[in-house]
Formats: sequence, structure tokens, C-alpha cells
Amino acid sequence: MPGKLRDGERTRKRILAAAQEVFSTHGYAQAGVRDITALAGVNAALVNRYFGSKEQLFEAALSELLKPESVEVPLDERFGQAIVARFAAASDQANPLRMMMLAMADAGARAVVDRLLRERFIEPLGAWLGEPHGLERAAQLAALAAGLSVYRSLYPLDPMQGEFTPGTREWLERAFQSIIVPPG
Amino acid sequence: MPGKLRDGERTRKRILAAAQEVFSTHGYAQAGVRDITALAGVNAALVNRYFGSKEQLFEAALSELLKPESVEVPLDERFGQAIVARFAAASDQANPLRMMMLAMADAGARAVVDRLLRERFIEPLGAWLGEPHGLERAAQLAALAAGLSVYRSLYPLDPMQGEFTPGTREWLERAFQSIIVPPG
DNA sequence: GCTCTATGTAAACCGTGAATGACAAAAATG
DNA sequence: CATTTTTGTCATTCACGGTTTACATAGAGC
Repeated sequence: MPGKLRDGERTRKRILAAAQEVFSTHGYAQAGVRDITALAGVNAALVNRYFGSKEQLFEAALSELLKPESVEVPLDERFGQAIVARFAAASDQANPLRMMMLAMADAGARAVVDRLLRERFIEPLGAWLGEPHGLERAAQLAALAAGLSVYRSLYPLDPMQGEFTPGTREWLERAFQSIIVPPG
Repeated sequence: MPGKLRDGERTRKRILAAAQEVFSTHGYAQAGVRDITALAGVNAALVNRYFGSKEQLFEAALSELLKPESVEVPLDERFGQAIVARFAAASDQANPLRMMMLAMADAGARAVVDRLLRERFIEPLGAWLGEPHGLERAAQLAALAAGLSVYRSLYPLDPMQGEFTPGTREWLERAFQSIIVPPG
């Protein structure tokens, strides 16, 4: 047991990590504060001490996952391949995309998702994409990634487990690429 | 006021219609039984009398929207154009796709969505698509439609209101078509 | 060691919302 | 008209969950 028995910064991080996992798997409304704190091994009241409210905890959890250094998908010409490769793995333990999808049902969490998604993802990506219609194409990429996430959750229908078939992977990379570099 | 003051069949339909609207806009968990019955203009207890529970009401509401005669999207070669045209309109009043997306967060409703989506959409579509990988391609079409729904909810970012830009529409129709008729 | 602050725990509070049961009233049946 | 069934309303119950409060204990500073 390294360090002190009581360490605020340490427990704060434990709560944040547990929140990322539980929110990613159960969404927002169905993720109870008590579920999160039980996984973190701390008392439920500490959520309010360290984060203020459940919604603020959600924002902190998602925000950390969307920090540029946390996002492993580079905003450049490797975007298509990178995002496909990442979601083929689909760890689900701290999956910001799945977290956002599941939180869209709740009004409060939805506002947080919209704002963070725009600030951290669509606007920088749109700026990099440039004319014509950079923002629109960025939104299309986000939507395609969302569809990819849905496909993953439908995946038990697929005979193969845990991997895309080569045809699917090819189609996906081409689809991303055709938005990044529009034909014509 | 046509008919009787008390008409079970009539009120049952009113509840069902209200449920479709409220579930489509607010999702499952955030849609209260009292919200639905208030919109229908009936007493809240009637939900349990006529449908048993909130979850069974959800199933009845979604099931009706997914009846073959209610789905305006034909399972044939017009699928791509038809689904794009339909979601360009995006009435949101009784939108089965949006209803399913928002309900995915809740475990109980999620099971209903998975079953109905498979029985009513993916399996018949997969059978029509045929080899190779009919079911997988059907799931891909469903996922692409889901992405389209997400794009609609991100649409305020788009400068144009209420319509896809021609480039987007073209891209979408081509994307659907390339799954329906795989190249090579 | 004593004091003060930081950290953690336990219990209760409080609103919400689905579900239930007893009752009232209308319509159907004879 | 009397009776039975259907339909609607009201009040209540019950569980769940986020939050708050009061309290206990560990660590830091002097």
C-alpha cells in the first residue's frame, strides 16, 4: 500500500476511473452513484464532495476521455484507419463514444455531450478539414463513428467474434476517407 | 365527439399514440407514464390496465411502428434512396429509429429493441440481401441508418436547415447502395 | 502531544415515479 | 329497471436514488 491511507487526489482519481467504466457500460441514468462508488471502493457521499453532483462527475469523466492526449485517434489523414482500428478493439472499459451514445437519452447529460463533442472533436476536426463544409463533414465523421458504435452493439449477429471481416473494414476505411477527401 | 364517452379501444389507441410521440422525443427512462397519459388526456393508471406495465407499453408502441405496413421504407433496391428521403424529413413525432436509439440506454427497453429490430428489420432484410453475409450487411445498413439519426441530432451545426446538402445526400445514397450491392 | 484541517463513514432525507387497490360511474345485457 | 361488466378516478404504497447532514478518524503543522 503506497502512500497514505487517506489521499484525496487518489480517491478522486479512483472515482473518476470507475465513473468512466460504469457510464461507458450502463449509460447515464442507469449508472447509479452507488454503483460507481462501490466499484471505486469508496463511500457514495464522496462523489458530491469531490465533484459536486452526478452530472458534474459525468462531465469530468467524459472531459478527461476527450482530452487531446487521451484521444488516440489523430486528426489527420490517418483518421479513417485509426478510428476503425480503435473500434475494432472496442474495449468498452472507458469508451467515450459509447459513453456519449448512451448518455444522449438524458437531457442534462445530453447537453454536456453536445458541448464537449463540439468543442473537443467537431470544431478542431472541422477546422483541419477546411473548405468546403469543414464543420458539416466533421459532423458526418462523428455520425459515421456513432454508426460504427451501434454496429458493434449489434455485432453478436455477426458470425465472427471480435473482428471486422476484411470487406467491412475496407468499406469503413473507404467511407471515412471519402468524407475526409471528398471526391470531385 | 363521435362515439361513446367511454371507449376502451379508443383510449388504448390514444395512449399508444402518445407513447410513440413521447418515447420518440424523450427516450425511455425520461419518458414518464404521467407525461404520456397527460398527452393522451387520460388517467395514469390506465397504462397498467391496458398494457400491464410501462415496458410492455413501450414494446407495443415500438412494435406497431415496426409493422411492415407502418414502415414506409421498402426492403428492396429502393431502400437507400427511401431511407435517406425519410430521414431528411425527420418528423420526430413517431420516429422508430430515434425511439430505438434513445431507448438503448435502458436495459429493459434495450432487450425489447434488440429483439424487435432483429425480427422485424435485420432478419427479413438479411434474407432479402442474400449471400454473401446477408445478416451482416443488414446489420451494417441498420448501423448506417443509426448514424444518420445521430447526424440529424447534430444537424444544428449544419448551416442549412431541414435539408441535406446535395453532396451529403449523394454520399449517403451511394453508401447505402454499396452495402446493398457490394462491389466486386 | 495538541489542535486544526482534510478525509472518510453512516444514516437519514427527500423527491420522483411506477404500480396497486378500492371505489365510482357509465355502458351493456337481460 | 335491475344487474353485471367495462371503463375511469383517486389515493396510497413502495422502491429507488441523489443528496445532505452529523459524526468519526487520520494526517499535517506547531
